[in-house]
Amino acid sequence: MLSKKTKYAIRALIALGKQFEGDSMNILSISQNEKIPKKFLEQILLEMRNAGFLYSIKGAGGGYSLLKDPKEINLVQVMRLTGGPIAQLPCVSINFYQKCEECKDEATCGIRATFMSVRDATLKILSETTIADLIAKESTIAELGLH
Amino acid sequence: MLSKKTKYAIRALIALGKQFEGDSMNILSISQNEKIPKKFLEQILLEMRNAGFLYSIKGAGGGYSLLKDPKEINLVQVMRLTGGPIAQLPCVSINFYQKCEECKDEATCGIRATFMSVRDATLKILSETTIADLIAKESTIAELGLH
DNA sequence: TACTAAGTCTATATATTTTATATATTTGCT
DNA sequence: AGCAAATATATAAAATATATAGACTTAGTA
Repeated sequence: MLSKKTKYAIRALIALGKQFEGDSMNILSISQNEKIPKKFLEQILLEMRNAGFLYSIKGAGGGYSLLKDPKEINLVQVMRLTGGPIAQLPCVSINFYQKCEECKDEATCGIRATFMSVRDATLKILSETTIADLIAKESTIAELGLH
Repeated sequence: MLSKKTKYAIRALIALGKQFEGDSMNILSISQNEKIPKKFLEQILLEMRNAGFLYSIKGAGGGYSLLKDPKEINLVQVMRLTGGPIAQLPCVSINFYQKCEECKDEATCGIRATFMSVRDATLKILSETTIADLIAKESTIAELGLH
């Protein structure tokens, strides 16, 4: 399940991406525009700043801006940063691997093999989707957006 | 994330599937073989029974057996039964749909579109994988099981 | 220089969900 | 009758996710 934290992070990146190379935005306005609890958003932005995605200026007139080009930020990066594993099963996770306690043999575990495929398919889609893509999608006409 | 409940359910179905059309198995032996807490397993088996997957006999010598052919049970069915949504985002779930509170326009929401693709890819894999497949995989030689 | 707007940092509280247990009851074999 | 086993419902414990609090730092500006 995509956590609210990750969803908020993506929305904030979209908001900041629309201003890429323009003015910075402060937390309050992002929080109001995107309906994200301000204090929660603070934490999220801070994490993304510390991870090198954002740049911030303190003091009056300060705020956040995107450091990276929205085209260069994909959803795998965001999810790993805020949400932890992408895999649905710890024994299949690349960055958060954990052995199943009950597992008799990973090599012949069909559950594992299946969820490896799921992971790979998910990873493919998320790594191919960038913040720039999401911004572009938002500015399409609703009617054309249907499929 | 695949819950332990769902993982236990799948493991129990594999155990019962190996005995399909043979003897029934009691909760205690499944619980011990698969290292599943007995009381938790009771609940899970009961749900699957009530959903028509299993048949049970009470009293001494009783136990559970599979009603459906393992070939006819796929992982989408099991997940829906025990774990709820397959989608990673409520607004994308087929059976557990919920609108995002902050969403301005579903039609142009890129997050939604992306996780719809993820859902579809996941659904495809899980619907194509049956309990029979998992049983077959378990009886392969470990060396051959690698890819 | 004092005031204020804004980000930083760490801790804590609240809510929700997941996982596990407990207890009492029913059923049926021997 | 006595025991083995499933049924049903309630409750507890643990883990995780979400949200809030408060004290601190930084910088613009009157």
